[in-house]
Amino acid sequence: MTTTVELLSVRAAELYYEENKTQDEIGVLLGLTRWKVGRLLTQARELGIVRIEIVHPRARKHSMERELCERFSLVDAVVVPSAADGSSVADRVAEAAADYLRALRPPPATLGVSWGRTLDSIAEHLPDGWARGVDVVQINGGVSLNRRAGTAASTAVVIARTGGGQATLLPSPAILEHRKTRLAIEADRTVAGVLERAAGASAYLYSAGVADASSVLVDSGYLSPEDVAELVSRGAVGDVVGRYIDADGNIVDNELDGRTVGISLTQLRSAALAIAVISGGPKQAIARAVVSSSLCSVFITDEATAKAVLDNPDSGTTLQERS
Amino acid sequence: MTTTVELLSVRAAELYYEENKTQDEIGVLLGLTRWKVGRLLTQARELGIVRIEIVHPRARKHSMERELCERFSLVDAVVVPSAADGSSVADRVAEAAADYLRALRPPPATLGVSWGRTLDSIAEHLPDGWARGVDVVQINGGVSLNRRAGTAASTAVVIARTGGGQATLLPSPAILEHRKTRLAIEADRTVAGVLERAAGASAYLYSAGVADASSVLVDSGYLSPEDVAELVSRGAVGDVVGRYIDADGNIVDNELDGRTVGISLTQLRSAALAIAVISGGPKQAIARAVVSSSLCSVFITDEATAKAVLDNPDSGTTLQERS
DNA sequence: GGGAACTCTGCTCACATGAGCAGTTGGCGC
DNA sequence: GCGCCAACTGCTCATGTGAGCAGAGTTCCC
Repeated sequence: MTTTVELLSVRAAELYYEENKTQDEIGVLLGLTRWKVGRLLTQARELGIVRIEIVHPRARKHSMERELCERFSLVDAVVVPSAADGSSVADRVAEAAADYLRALRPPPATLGVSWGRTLDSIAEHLPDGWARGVDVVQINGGVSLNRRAGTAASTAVVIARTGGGQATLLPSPAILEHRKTRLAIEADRTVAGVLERAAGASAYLYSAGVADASSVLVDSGYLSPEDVAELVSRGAVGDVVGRYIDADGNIVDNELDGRTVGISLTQLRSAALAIAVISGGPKQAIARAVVSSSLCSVFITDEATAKAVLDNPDSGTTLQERS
Repeated sequence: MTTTVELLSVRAAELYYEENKTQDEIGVLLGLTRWKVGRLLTQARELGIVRIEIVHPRARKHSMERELCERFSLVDAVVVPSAADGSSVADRVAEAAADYLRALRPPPATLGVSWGRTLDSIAEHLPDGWARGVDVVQINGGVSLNRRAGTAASTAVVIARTGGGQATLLPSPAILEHRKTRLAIEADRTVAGVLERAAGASAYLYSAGVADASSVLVDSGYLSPEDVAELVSRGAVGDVVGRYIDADGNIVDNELDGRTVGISLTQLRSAALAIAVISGGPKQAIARAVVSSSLCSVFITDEATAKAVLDNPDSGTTLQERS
């Protein structure tokens, strides 16, 4: 049932927010004191009778960001609202990531980046001169074998060029056939040098992939659909810098991981600033895994994904009581 | 493209409405003066970036009400928002009508009412003792032949009883087979007396019916589906107190009208207070006809119907220029 | 290049508003 | 009936806020 006070609240809210009357005028009109009216309005806002919404593609969901930060001990989080209009969510998340990078103070001296569609889109959204002297280094392999090799390289190059620095590419496949080959290539002076630079980066920026046959790692011939199916059956939810993890953030297949070139998850976890940019329906599981296993310190995503991450009741490894 | 000011507006709006910061604080944060922030916020509201909504079944759409009043020279209008939750719109409109009646000052000495599902619902929503001494009189025929005769009578009786007055029923069919019979029955002392009371009512409350085979007039056997189809082919959009009108509010069939018992549309048009309560998708055409042909001075409806009435570009017989 | 028309900016000032507080009312147990 | 607690009411006062105004900056036309 709708109570009398509720009805009064509605009436007052209408007069206040739609008719632009003062609380005083409303008081006279409804036969109440202006303080009573003020209290009714506060109540109306608290009860959700009055809903104030910010409708803009570039708006953000601060309450969710705050909750993400608290629940997962993040340094920062950015949540972009789900599209009211038709604009692509992935695009707006990339834009937000670009904004975030741009606003970093101080800007990272060296930025470690992965590659993929998301990283590409971020690069596109970085305006010329977004920073001065930001060197970029690739943190996982993928050049040459990959259909997207050109893009992978260009992503890093574009970010570096617009950021006024140099790009260092990682001249290695993402996954090798034998562990020994990986050790050998990593021992090579060129590759070793790049990996060292990568390890010393002041910030990391990466996305994550879904564990299914549509993965770029399958697409590029590093893995067969059967390999991925096997990984999934063993609990894999997706990959981060080429390494497949389960819902708890653990490496699913140590043998495979031993053949994968790039910085380790441990390095990522201990980094001062690791920015994960993950959005879109299919990526919710991997997003949850990344965030809840502390693979990132900054999480940039869309509203739906954030909701999925937050709604998971048993997530939040570092859930803290707050007063 | 999203301009810089727009972005600033969004940012300011977020801080103001979501973080509850003062304009002063926002000014410091964004490096602006507090006046600039104030202006950005005003702009954000004007541009619709900030949307303030009142979400409540009993809320009303004042801007539409105002527009209806202006466009159609109404004394008053009530527009109930389309259901956010699942509750019946028809029910909420009836509730609004009941509220309206109750709030009438002074209450009508005699209230002329039609009958039907809508009127019934209104009666149900009137609380006991909603007025003191309101006599009720039926304004159109329908007793006895009608399946709903009992309801028709009870509607009037309930309104009268709860309003602390007497009900006067119109003991006549809605439509007779011959004009002569109608004249004869109207000449009968009882019926004549009731019609006289009806003509002298201080306010009228009625709904309207759709012109199709589902009409209560067909249902009750007054008209055959073929009759209605014929009326529709001649432009009928619905009926008001048993009389079929076209989109311009004119009687469609004078012969039929001559056989219909009850107050005339002319009487309705010249009434000081004629309250039409019309809602629901199929009734949009008849609602438009009623409002645009001045059959009512008060119009109570739902948001969708109001929108349909207002969107019709060539409606508004008395459209006035306002400064 | 000069000037008029315009917008934009920061300000004063009056008004609107919420926090905090004391007095009042209305339950509720004894 | 009596007193206690809790909720509610109306108030003071400090603060937040928008209207209106004058000066600065910009655009545009001759």
